[in-house]
Amino acid sequence: MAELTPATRDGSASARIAEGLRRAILSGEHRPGERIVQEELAERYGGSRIPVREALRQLESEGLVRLVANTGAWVQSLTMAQCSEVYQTRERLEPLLLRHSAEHLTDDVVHSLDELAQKMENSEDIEEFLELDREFHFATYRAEGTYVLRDLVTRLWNTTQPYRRAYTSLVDSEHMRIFHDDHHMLVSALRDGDLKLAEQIVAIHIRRTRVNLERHPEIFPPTDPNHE
Amino acid sequence: MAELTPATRDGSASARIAEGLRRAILSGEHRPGERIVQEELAERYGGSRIPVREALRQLESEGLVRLVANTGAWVQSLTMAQCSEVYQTRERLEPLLLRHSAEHLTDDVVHSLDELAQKMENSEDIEEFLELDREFHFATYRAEGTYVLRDLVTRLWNTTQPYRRAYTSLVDSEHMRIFHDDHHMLVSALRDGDLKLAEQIVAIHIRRTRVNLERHPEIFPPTDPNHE
DNA sequence: ACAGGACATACTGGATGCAATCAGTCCAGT
DNA sequence: ACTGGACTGATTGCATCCAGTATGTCCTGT
Repeated sequence: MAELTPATRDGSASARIAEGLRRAILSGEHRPGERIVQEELAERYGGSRIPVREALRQLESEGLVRLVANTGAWVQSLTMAQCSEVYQTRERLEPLLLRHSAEHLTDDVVHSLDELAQKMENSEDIEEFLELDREFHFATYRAEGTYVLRDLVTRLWNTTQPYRRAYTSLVDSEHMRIFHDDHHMLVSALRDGDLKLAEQIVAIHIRRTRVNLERHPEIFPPTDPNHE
Repeated sequence: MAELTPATRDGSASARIAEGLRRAILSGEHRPGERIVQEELAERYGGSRIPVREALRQLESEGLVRLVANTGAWVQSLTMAQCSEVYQTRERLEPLLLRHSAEHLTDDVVHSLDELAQKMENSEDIEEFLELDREFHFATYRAEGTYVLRDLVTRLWNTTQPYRRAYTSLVDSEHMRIFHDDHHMLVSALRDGDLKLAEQIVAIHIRRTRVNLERHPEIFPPTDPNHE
């Protein structure tokens, strides 16, 4: 799995736990709404509850975990409205990120994008598909310079990952065809150096997914679990 | 500046400390690059270092604090490039947020916006000006529904606050005139219900500030303090 | 005088233990 | 049978203590 975390220059226990738990949530091992018990995490990662608590604070701030004082922690779950909001945000940000990044893309990278897009078409396994999709898009975002925006986009991907997973498992082949076409078109645009077009394709790609997600309210929690 | 509420039901110690430290950083009491010592915070807020550490983790995730393992914490400082990146992000997001919010704006709010814009013109104190500016824009963002996007925008404002402060202290009257005009135009557009125009004004307003910021490299740290 | 290394100090990271709080259960009263 | 309240088990929140690491200083050798 690609790097899910923004530059962890911190090899301490709390960082390790944060990374492990993040990975566990993103991989679907923990599902939205699931209770997280500090002691269990402490034991699992071989430490005390102190670093666990720090990790939970961090993941809360990243939007992956929901903390309630004196009560406990849960894997964050989004309503459809919230998920849609994140997608609308991505729709605005990722074209910007792509523009910054695309200038630095080498032919090698574009070639590997092609391969990734192809590999994705042949993928049958959902987890593999999700991973390849992520790898594909973030390969286009390998911007030089600062990383503020990429970190931000990474977080947005992370918070919506469970719903992407749920959605992926029930799209039909027709929508999947369009999905793959988007990818191939994006690679073409990047190969041609047509930045404007590439931006538009990403935006449409994200919007398309959002609209499709909104057609499947059944994958979201019935009521708003985040009162307040 | 209120809500130093007693008993603090809602505020566990770590939450209270996080809020206090955030406020202190945003108010300029702590400046970018300044060292933060856990023990001092613990004493200041009357607790042990444990909740302080949790608060620091949280603020790190919010981008206000920089943590280095086994070494310490510093108030986050941005390079000009990073700051510019945040502004470019805002330029894309705030029009979106405004669009969501504007539908719910009442005449009362629009009227108070007018007053705020006026009050800002008469403001001589920088701190007051900054506060009014923030109040003005977030009044336009008082969206109903979910809060994902507004939280995000709030964080972006927060991380760039020190540079807005530094910049404000050295703009000339001509730029200030344009700045205020933007605000009045925005109020007009909102009053007329011209959402498209309002979005454009916000985008231009943010871009204008960014460009002006980029003309003042002296307010940024000389070298990149975040060597990854 | 200067470079390199050992020491001292200060601070952070983490473990244990205790108090506080919450949720679920059982029992009494109506 | 049903509502309300106290109790209990589980879990979180925090303080204290100890270990580990980084930084600054001083000393030694050349």
